[in-house]
Amino acid sequence: MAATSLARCCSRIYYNCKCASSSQNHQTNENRNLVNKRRSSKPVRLILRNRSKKLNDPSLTRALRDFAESGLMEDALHLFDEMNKADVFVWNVMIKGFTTCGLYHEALGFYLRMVLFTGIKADSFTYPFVIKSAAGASSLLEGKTIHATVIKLGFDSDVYVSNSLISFYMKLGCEWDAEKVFDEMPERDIVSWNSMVSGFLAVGDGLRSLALFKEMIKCGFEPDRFSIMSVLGACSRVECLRVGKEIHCYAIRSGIEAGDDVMVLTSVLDMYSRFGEVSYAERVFNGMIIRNVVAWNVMVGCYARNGRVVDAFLCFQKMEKELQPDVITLINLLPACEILEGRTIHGYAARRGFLPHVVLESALIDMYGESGKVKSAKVVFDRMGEKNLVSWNSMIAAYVQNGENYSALELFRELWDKDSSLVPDSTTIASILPAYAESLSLREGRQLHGYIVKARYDVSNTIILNSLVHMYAMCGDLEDARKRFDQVVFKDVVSWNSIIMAYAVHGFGSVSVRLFSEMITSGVSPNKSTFASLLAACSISGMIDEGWQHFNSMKREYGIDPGIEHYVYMLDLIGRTGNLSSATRFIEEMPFVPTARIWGSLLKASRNHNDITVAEFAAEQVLKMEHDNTGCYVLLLNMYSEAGRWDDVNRIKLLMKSQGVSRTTNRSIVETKGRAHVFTNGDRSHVETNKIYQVLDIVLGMIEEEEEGKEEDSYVHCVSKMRPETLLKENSNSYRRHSVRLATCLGLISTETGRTVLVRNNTRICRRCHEFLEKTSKVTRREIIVGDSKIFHHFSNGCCSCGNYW
DNA sequence: TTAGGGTTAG
Repeated sequence: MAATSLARCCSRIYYNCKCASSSQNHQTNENRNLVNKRRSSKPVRLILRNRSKKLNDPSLTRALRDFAESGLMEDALHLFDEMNKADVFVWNVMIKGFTTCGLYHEALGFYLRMVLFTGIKADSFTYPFVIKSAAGASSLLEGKTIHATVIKLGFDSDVYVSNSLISFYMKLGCEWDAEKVFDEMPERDIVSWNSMVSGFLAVGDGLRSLALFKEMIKCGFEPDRFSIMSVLGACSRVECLRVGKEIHCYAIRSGIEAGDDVMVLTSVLDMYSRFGEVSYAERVFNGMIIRNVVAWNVMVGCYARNGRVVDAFLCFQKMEKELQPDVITLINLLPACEILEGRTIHGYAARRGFLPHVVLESALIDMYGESGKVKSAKVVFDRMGEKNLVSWNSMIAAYVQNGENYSALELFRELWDKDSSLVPDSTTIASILPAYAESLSLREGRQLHGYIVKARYDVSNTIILNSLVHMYAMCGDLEDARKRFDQVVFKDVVSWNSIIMAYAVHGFGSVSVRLFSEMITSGVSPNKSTFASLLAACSISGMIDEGWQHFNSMKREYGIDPGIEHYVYMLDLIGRTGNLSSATRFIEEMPFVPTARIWGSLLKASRNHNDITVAEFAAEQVLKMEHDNTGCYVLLLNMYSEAGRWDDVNRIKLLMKSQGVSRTTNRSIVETKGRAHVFTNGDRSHVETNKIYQVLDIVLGMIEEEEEGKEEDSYVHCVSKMRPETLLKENSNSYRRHSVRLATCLGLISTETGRTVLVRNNTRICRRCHEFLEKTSKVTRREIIVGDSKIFHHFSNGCCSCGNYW
């Protein structure tokens, strides 16, 4: 009796503690209210009045079980207090009741009080509930302590207990511990296998989930509805539609997929939705006899995630006629929203009382971020009462997406320094790494990589490694990018896309194409981004035949419709051939309205082939869409200037002035001995200016010597063909002091002989500097890598990887 | 009379 009173007392303390700490836990609040409402119910008083005088009245136990099973834990507690002698069965009923209600701390409290104060021994029925509560409370320490007790008492051979432990470890992200439990089980049942299949999926390892499923079948286990639900998720994760369809067929043949099994059907629906198979999804949804809010949510989400905005909203309206949408409906609808619809959803959520809600608010931040409304995203972020790691990640990503790298880095540092339980995770790292890639600083990128290793992030994590591949490649270090790629154990489509793009922007298109073949051989299916990377590779490296071959295979072999981004790369490719009329026809015949990027591509081609007429036409189209496109004005200026059309030069200058457009200041950065040195054209602010200019003169002298004796100097030839006005302009020799040359010279004298010099430039390199860099690489016998605003040029022994087309 | 695995969300 004393023990039961103590338990009740402790339970109250737990309630109070929970009340104080659970303001952020909606679910727990609901349960607390449920308990409080039933504090002194009539049925309890009636049962107590009619109870027998026997010690263990079975009717009381039955009533207790009924209350617990109905979630009426306050009534259950009343009865529990009045019972003469609670045995392990009664305690288990109470622990189960708390666990089912999500009152995990109360369940753990009851267990502790039972074993510590009553002398009653927990049995094999107790532990599955207790372990589930430890998982629910996300308490790894308590769970591990319980695991130790389980081993001590010999319950680890119990299949129910072990299965609970697998789920516990998987839920807390400890897949190695779960695997150890699984491996050491003397016997396994279908639940053990299902727990592993769903567990690996929960920790994000779809490949292992799928592998376990296959192994399960090999071991002679027939998949049940739980297996099907888990493995379909794994198929989506590893992007394996073929296996997903096979499993769907199996589910139909075996009768698992029945028209009234809403959960299995929803899993199937969800799988098709994630693969973009909207018509399959519609067929499944229309065949459902029962549709609950989850099924509707998945269908709304299916339209939203697949760009069927109108259908998503129509589905939402139909849903409203049958049942009440919930907060998840809105979360699913948001990705389909442009800013106007997004704001409407935001208002709807506020009116319906769905806010504050941490997931919905984070989805709103995503929506505002993707719509380019960073300020609105920040307003939502700042007003959030509760912020979790995902909220921070969303805000950081919103900054990065909109090029506000400085703010992203600030926020990231704030999160890093924050004195809280929030620790940046792999998504944070993956979100912030592009900011480092964009900041052009290999040094800072390396520092973050150092942090990642030092802070003991899982260095085999695919998401982190993929981001590192991207960061190193974009910061100019292709070698390190490749090392990170080789480290990825489970290479997903993003891993392959990242490395294909890495080699593409560095001008090694043939390597990209080879990697694409390896990707296909490894069984990873390409997606739209893969082809964007692949076509970029063919375009940058001038691989015309391969480009066409891959472009044509997209739909035919892989069922992927080319998007506007693929047309852009193809246009670049056609542009290289110099056949501008063919390029223009390609634009006219493509199934999209041409964008500024498309016209920009034609403009670049016309510049490279000196066709001012086409250039003027293309520039006009660009400026109709983007009147402040600096690159477009500058390109025209240079073309007119080179042709000596000074009236046109002045006209463009006036136009730029009237539009408030000014030329981007040319900046080049070289990093030496842990410091970044920034140069502008003609810069004389560096402490070693004199030395830099002396080196520049020496290099120019070496180039001239190298050129002597040649029948015809290409540069002299080029100058001799210029008009007198152009020649006058060139004689000023201002290009000789362009920032990229100054940065390169500092790089040459600050790095060891034989080491590569890496320079980053914020604009396109001019022709003369390109020629200078080619020759410098020859006379100094050094590899020089220069990243401009689009690609990396690898200068070596007088040649550039771009093949003189950029 | 009590047990384990299950569908949608950033």
